[in-house]
Amino acid sequence: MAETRKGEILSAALEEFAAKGFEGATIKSIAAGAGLQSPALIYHYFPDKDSLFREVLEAHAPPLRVVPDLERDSELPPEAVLTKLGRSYLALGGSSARIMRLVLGELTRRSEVSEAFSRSGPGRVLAFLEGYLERQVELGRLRPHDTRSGARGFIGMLIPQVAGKVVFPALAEDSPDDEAHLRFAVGLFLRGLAQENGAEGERDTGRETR
Amino acid sequence: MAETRKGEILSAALEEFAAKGFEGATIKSIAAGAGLQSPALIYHYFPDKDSLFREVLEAHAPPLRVVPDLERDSELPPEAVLTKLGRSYLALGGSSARIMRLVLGELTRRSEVSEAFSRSGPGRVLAFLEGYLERQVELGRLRPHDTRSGARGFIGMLIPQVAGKVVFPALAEDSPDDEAHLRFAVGLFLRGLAQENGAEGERDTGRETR
DNA sequence: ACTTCTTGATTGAACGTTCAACAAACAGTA
DNA sequence: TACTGTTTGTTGAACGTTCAATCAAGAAGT
Repeated sequence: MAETRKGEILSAALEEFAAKGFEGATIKSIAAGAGLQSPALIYHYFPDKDSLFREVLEAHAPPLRVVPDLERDSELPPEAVLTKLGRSYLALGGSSARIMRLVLGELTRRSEVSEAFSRSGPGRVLAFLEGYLERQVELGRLRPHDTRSGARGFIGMLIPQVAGKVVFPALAEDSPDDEAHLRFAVGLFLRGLAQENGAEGERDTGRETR
Repeated sequence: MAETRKGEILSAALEEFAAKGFEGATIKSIAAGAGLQSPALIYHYFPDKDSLFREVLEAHAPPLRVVPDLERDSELPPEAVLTKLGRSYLALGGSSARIMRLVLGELTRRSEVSEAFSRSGPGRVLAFLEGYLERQVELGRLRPHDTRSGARGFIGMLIPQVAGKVVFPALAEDSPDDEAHLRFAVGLFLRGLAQENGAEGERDTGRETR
C-alpha cells in the first residue's frame, strides 16, 4: 500500500476531472475510481467537491511550471537557452498531459484557474523569454525586433506539438518528432533573427510607443 | 423582432454553453437568457439538451473554418499567402471568440467535438499549408525543410495572439497588435527559410522515412 | 376549426452533502 | 495481560435540492 487513502482519492479525482470536467465528474464516480464503497468517505478527507478540485490542482500544479531555474544560465547563447526552454515546454505534452487537459477544460469556466495558470505558466515563460531576447538584442547577437512578438512566436511554434498530444490525438499521429521539431523551431528562429552582416547600430524595434 | 424564437434560444444557448460548459449550463438558465417564461418551450424546438448543443455548434461552426477559398491563389508568392492565411486565422480571436471558448471547453470531454473540429479547423489549415510549402520548396523559393514542422511552426506563432483574446485576458493586455505580430511572423518565417544564395539543389528534408 | 406557440405544474432520477453507526487501531491505567 | 476510553477510518441510508424532460391545457395566429 504505497499510496495513502487521500492520495488514492486525489488520483481518481484527477482522472475524473480531466475526463469529464468539474461539473461532469461526480463524487460517486470519483469514489468508485478510488475503490471506495461509499462516496461519504471523500467528505472525511475533503470538506466539499470544490476543495477537492482545488487540492487536485495544487497537488499537480508544480509540473506545470516551466522555466525551472532557467534564470541561472540566462547568459548562455540563444541556441542553448531556446533549446533548453523549448524542451521543458514540450515536456508538458508528456507526463503532464492529464493535468493539462484538466486545466484546459476549466480555463473558460473558472477565472481563478485561468489567472493562476496564465500567471505561473505562459506569463512567466514569456516574461523570461522577452527579457532574455531584449538582452541578446542589446548584445548585438540578435537583430532588433519587438521581443513580445519574438517570445510569443518562439513559444507558439511549439504549441501545435503539445496540443497534438493533449487534445488532438488525430493531429499528433503524423506530427514530427518532438526533438526534430524543436531543432527546426530554434533554427528557424535564429536564422530569422540573425544580425545582418552589415551592422547598422540602433534600429526601429517595431514596438510602438503608446 | 429580427430574430426568430429558435434563433434567440440558440444565441442564449451559445452564451450559456460558452460560459459554463455543457454540464454547467442549465435549460432553465438558457430559457431565462432567451427571455422565455418557461424552459418547456425549448423542448418545442429541440428534442433534448444534447441536440440543442449540437445545433449551436453547427450554427456557429462555419466561422471556425479558416482556409477560405485559399486554394485558388495558391500560386501567389509566400509572403502574400502567409499573410492572407494568418489574417483569417487571427480573426478567430475576434467575433468567433465565444464559439472558440465553447469548443475549447468541450474539446477534452466530447471526442466528437475534438475530431470534428481538428478535421475542419487545424487539420485543414495544416494540410493546405504543408502542401503549399512543399511546392514552394520544389520551386526553389524556400529552402528544403520538413514542411510538417514548417506549417506547424508558422500557425503556431500566431496562436498566443488568439489564445490571449480567447482565454488569457491578462496575457492579451500587453500583447502586440495583431497586424504587427503577423508581419513579424511572416518576416521571421521567410527569412528563416530563405534559400541560401549558393543554391545546392536537392537537400535533406529533415523528414525521417519510416 | 386547426395548427403553432407558450406556459405552469409535475415527475423521476441524480446530484452533493450529512449523519448515525460500526470497525479498527491506539493510549492509558491497573 | 485485561479493561476502558478515545481517536480515526469507513460505511449505508437518508435528506434536500436541482436537473432534464413530460404533459395537459391555454393563447395566438391562420
